[in-house]
Amino acid sequence: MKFSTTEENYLKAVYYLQGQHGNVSTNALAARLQSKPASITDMMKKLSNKKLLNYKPYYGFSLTTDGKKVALSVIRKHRLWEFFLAEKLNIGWDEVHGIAEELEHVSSKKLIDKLDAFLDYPAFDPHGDPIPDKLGKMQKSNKIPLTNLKLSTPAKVISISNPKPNVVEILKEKKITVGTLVEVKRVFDFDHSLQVKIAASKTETISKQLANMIFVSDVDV
Amino acid sequence: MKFSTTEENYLKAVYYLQGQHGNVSTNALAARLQSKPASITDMMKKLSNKKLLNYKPYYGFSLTTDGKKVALSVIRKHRLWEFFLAEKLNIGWDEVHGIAEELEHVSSKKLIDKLDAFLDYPAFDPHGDPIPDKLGKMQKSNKIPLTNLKLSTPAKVISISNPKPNVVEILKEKKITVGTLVEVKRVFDFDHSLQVKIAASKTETISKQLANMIFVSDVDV
DNA sequence: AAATATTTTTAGATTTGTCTAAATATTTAA
DNA sequence: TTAAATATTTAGACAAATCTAAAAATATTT
Ligand SMILES: [Mn+2]
Ligand SMILES: [Mn+2]
Ligand SMILES: [Mn+2]
Ligand SMILES: [Mn+2]
Repeated sequence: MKFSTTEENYLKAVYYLQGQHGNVSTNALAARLQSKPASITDMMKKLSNKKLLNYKPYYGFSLTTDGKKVALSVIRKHRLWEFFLAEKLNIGWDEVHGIAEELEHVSSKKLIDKLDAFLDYPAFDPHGDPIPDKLGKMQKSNKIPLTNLKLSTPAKVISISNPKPNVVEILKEKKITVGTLVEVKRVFDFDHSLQVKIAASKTETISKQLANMIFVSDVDV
Repeated sequence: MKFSTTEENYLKAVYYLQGQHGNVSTNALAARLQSKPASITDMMKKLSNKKLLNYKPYYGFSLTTDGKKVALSVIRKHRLWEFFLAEKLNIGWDEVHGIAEELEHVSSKKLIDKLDAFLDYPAFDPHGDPIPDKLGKMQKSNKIPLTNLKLSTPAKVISISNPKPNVVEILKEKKITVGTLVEVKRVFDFDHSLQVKIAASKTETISKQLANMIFVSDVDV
């Protein structure tokens, strides 16, 4: 079966929102896909007819087994391409996502399996998210937001969620990028801001808001 | 400027048909794009409004300088991807075209320039067609159909035009593939069939029809 | 130079994906 | 347990790309 770019994007969005909850609402999807509730309802009916999701009007939706399979195959493509872009083409971690958003819709099954082999079957994408294999199986991610890191425990920055230009700007100023070693020294009770030692050198204060977008993993992993 | 997949495909088709003639007709384009004349007229008006082609109703169309630039950028993307697929992913010469047909519409300029560098700026795609550089410049192709090869002159097969399954079948039977050395020994006057020595071993008879689809270049090149 | 054949364009529909505004259902609060 | 607020769906419209059938223009024959 082949699906349109739009269908694939909707299924992927349902998959991500399902993660936390289990049942996804019209408004949540509209917000995520930057579209309007009416558009969501239309597409949900269509995907429901194709047996890709369970849909009970007014009570939200969830992926069927088939729908989940499609979502995972799109995520597989997305993350493999991100790995390729970062690893082979040396494109920055803050740029690969947007390009992969287009590449993920190229449909050739052979292409993606050959790419997987060429990259030597990577398990994680450049943001530390696990790459599903041919069968949709993937390892558990070990990344946590900086806000959850234990005090005085060195960790490595592995991704920045949703890196908009203004976020990139402040991180550049504080010399934090993917790969940087960090260690949380103290958390202030007043505003939950963090005192963070950066790359074994200077210490910076980081707002709770910003720390929530910085993801790290244990150094030894 | 960004263009839709459809617009890019139309511009590319005009570019190719323009090669021989210079002015392209509605019917010729419809045939090439496997669509209907009415659809062509609609799109021609649109592209003409965008100043990508010169269009005088009833008298055909040709690309403007801007239109040619777009067409060449799509061809550049197409051929670079074909090179990548064949060279890095080991996908067969008869399969790369279809996949590149999708990849060529991925829009990132940075992606394509990084890919170009990663591939070390190849000058020809796996079918022997020249790859335009950043500026649209490309070398001249030196491939000729087997029907034009001088007698008793060794040459290398560099591409098969339009490799449909039934063509691939007969070539497989005769053990001709991209890279094979061939030498035309004799051309029969009656039906213009060719006696061809294949890979310095056995000799086969090849119809004019088939020989027209096999492209070769001098061995020394 | 008509008459005929061919090519191209226009008119009107269709499909996919989207939207706004209005109607309806559900949830929350009084 | 009604009333108000919120969420969702429906109705109707629109843009992009396509098609069929009919009309109009151009090209080819007699
Ligand atoms: Mn991504
Ligand atoms: Mn996408
Ligand atoms: Mn090709
Ligand atoms: Mn194409």
